[in-house]
Amino acid sequence: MAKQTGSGERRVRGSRTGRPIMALLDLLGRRWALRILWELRAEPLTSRALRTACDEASPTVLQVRLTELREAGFVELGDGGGYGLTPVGRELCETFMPLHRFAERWRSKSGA
Amino acid sequence: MAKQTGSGERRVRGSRTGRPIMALLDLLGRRWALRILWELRAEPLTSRALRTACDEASPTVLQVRLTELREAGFVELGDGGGYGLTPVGRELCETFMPLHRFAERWRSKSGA
DNA sequence: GCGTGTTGCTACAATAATTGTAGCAAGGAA
DNA sequence: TTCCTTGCTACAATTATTGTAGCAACACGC
Repeated sequence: MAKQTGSGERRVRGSRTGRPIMALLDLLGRRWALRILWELRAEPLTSRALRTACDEASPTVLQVRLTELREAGFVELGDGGGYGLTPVGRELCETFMPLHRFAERWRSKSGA
Repeated sequence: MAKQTGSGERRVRGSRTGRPIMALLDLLGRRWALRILWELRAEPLTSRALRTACDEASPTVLQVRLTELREAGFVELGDGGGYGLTPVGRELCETFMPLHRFAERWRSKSGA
């Protein structure tokens, strides 16, 4: 759940070193985490719309992931409802946005 | 397991659209997948060394992930033993390498 | 040959995460 | 009120992951 210990040190499953890159890789390495950020890249989505965008993933995981991503400061729930990226979240999203173009090239190389 | 159907279309759990970015996000969104790529970024590692680098993750998952990453064409097993990145894998690794610097900034903002 | 150590890899049971379905309370509009 | 949406939760079934132990194959020194 990406709990935080007293000093603000993140101690996440699978990364006991405390190095932020490890905590980040662990957080993003949970199911639907990357996908959620990806689907929110353009505009905020309601929980239902997000669920639809994520191939009808079960609301249980989505809710857990959203909570984690909110605790991490990447996602926020707007006043009028709907989940959106925080400035930091948008920054993160842009960081791995080049993955899109890579994925296209990847398929053309390894796929058909 | 990132099986491939006849036409080379990847059909991965959680991404039934076939869009390569979804397949990629799903593949990378499995435990230790990102971490494995990250640990192999500098040099090839033997399975044991990789296990050590990954906080003694269980060999079961590592083996499964390594198989998936090999099928995806990101990782290969060298002749003399030891897992290393393929050219495509190195390309992918460099794609999300900026995550490192982001993670540092992220901690300084949200952490302590 | 013999041991000793490595390699990649697997079996197994216990635990944790994820799925899929159903449903809740709170709010808004008719 | 009814109808519809919002965010969110309960629950059992399924799947993934963990942790420990161990395998066969290969290379070394002896």
